[in-house]
Amino acid sequence: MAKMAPDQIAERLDAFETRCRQLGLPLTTQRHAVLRAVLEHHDHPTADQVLETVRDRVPGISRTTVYRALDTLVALGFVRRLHHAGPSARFDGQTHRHHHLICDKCHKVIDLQDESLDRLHISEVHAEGFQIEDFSVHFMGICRACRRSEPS
Amino acid sequence: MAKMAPDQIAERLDAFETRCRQLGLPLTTQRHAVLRAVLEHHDHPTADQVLETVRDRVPGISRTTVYRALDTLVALGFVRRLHHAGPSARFDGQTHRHHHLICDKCHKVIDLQDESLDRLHISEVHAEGFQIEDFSVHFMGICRACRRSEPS
DNA sequence: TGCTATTTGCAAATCAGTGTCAAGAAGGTC
DNA sequence: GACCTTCTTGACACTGATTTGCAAATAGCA
Repeated sequence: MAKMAPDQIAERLDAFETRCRQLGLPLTTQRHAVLRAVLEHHDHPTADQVLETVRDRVPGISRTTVYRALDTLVALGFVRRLHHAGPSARFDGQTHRHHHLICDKCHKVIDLQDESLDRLHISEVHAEGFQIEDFSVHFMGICRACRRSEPS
Repeated sequence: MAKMAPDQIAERLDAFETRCRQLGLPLTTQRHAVLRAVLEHHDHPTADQVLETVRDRVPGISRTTVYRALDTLVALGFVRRLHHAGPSARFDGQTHRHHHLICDKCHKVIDLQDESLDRLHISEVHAEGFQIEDFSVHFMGICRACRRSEPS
């Protein structure tokens, strides 16, 4: 998963500032720092991982604020919220598409990049009033580790 | 989204009883009622929604038991667990291949039958030791109801 | 600088799910 | 049916993740 380039991060932060002014939304140090933290992560951080990263720049920031900032960023479309198998939500500053391998035994979720899967014909899907933004393919099966340990 | 027909529900419950006897797994009232509740739901209930439904038939059943019964049913393949559809896991009694529309706002899950999606070339997927049994395509977006109420 | 609406930080509450353990069925055996 | 063993249940406490209520602080603006 490629890390975002510094100039691309700066560009996104600028876009965010512009959008805030457009909406009359106060552009706080905290919100700015939270977006930056998410963009600088190359993986999909949980809210707590974001908090940890943000604290390098804004030491006193509270967990609550990070949660609220993430909510705002998701609502504005600058960050995507991902639900994986674990108990905590994950956040993603890149909007690249990815798929999942889900183990039926241990419930582990493995991310999968596959270009051939990305070319799905969404338009053909009969979606009755549902406005489709994106999709992801979930593969169910048994992971390598579980296959080894339990060759049932 | 089609509700499961009564005779189909009965058939699945029978299959479950048979499987329990095969495995020497005690067939308890609670487990039976939990499976029934999931099958009778036309949507994709959370564990707590299942609990609520089950209580109509088994008033004293505890939350813990419902969670455990769902675990068992998932392990036996009678129920499918859906992550990625919001903060809480959702359960699905349909076991044939189908796809999902997931609302980003209200986290509702709508079943989708689409033959064209079923013809995905699994073999092309680079699955590193993962043995793929089945797949399902998840479409994320905004459902009709949420679009009406919040035309942002 | 001063005003106002919004946001922040803290603490407490809530939510989803898990762990513990004594009491209670299920499924056999006589 | 009585009995026994094993697995399950229910009550409760507990964890980690997220939300809420409210007073104090701050951004945006005149």
